[in-house]
Amino acid sequence: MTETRAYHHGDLRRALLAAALDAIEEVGPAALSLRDLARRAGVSHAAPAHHFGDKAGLLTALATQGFDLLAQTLASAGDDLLAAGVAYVDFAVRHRAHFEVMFRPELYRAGDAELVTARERAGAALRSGVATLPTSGAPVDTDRDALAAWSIAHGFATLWLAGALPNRVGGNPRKAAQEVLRRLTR
Amino acid sequence: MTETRAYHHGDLRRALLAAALDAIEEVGPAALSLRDLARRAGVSHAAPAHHFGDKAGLLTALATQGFDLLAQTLASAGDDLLAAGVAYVDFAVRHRAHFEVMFRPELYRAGDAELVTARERAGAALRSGVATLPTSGAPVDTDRDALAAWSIAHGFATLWLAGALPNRVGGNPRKAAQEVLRRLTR
DNA sequence: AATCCTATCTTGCCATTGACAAGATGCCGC
DNA sequence: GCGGCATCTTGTCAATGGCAAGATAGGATT
Repeated sequence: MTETRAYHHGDLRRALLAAALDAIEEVGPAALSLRDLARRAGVSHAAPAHHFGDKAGLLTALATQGFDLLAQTLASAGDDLLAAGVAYVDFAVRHRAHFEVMFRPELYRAGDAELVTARERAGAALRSGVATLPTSGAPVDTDRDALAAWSIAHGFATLWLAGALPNRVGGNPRKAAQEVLRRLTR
Repeated sequence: MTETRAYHHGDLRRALLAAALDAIEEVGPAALSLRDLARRAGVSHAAPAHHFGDKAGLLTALATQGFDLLAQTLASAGDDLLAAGVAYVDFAVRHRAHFEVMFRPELYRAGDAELVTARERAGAALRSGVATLPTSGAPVDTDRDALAAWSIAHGFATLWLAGALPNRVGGNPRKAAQEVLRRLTR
């Protein structure tokens, strides 16, 4: 939203990030071209460098944005583990570009301060979603349980995005994810 | 093994694939440079093109090799689901370069004939490992169970490779994977 | 109002890369 | 010995990332 019409002097930074999301959905994060972004935004080929330094800088900004969005998404999904898992998969599918960058740290500056805090925020949201696991009998190892939940949601999302899943899984990721995630929670 | 010393006229193809594995472990599959591979192999910058056509061709060969290796690995892991899961994660860690390419189909020709058969072979090995799920009571949906098992193993492997796991998980992927995968099988 | 100042953006440049074309080299069968 | 073919080299071009130097403009200071 707020598609402000001013690049030439205005919010170029925002426009470039938006263009990057489009481009990544089309060709993937690796094939991203700064010059292509500049063309999409209608500015010169060196304009992006001023806002992000280099390509890694731009992807760092994108990853930070992504972790913030994920934290927000998980928080509003509530405390139910199954719902949180579905929200995680849904996030990956709906914000594919963000998600693909976030988990490819070799493409950005993983030590960047803002990024680190955003990632920790997302991590906290993730753990709080798992804290409500049904403690059915056996001694619980929350860390391992959290990791298992994260793994199954992340794995399903990744396989979905990679197009690795058989056609039979169908076109509704939320439904399919729910059926899969249920295997863990029961 | 069989580090034959003949490139200039010899098994350049094999040497290039080996060099590619090294390079990918160093800089990731996206930053792979054909010219760098040529330098590593001691040949001219255009030599790789003859064997693989282009970069996608080389990565297709690598992915095919990877799926074959995975099929072989899963087959020799036996019929136990937990063992198969651990073998899957172990494969990802030990053959990181192969694994990273295999699940990034935008980098290679996913429709290539040899690749398709290799991938199907790996898929079959995967499913046969899941077929021995403990049918404890409830009506079993094998497809969904298989998908859940694949998801949790794949997710753990992916998170491990991305360096996303907390330090506490430790340096032994097999052990950590086993503890996580157990959450699903019990 | 004139001036400086700084953020923003442009132009120009260079090394690297992927891909292609054309030519050289050497092996193998006849 | 000779032709043919696979293999490899040299040369070239467009695209890209990144750097340097310069242009432009809006705001603050005086």
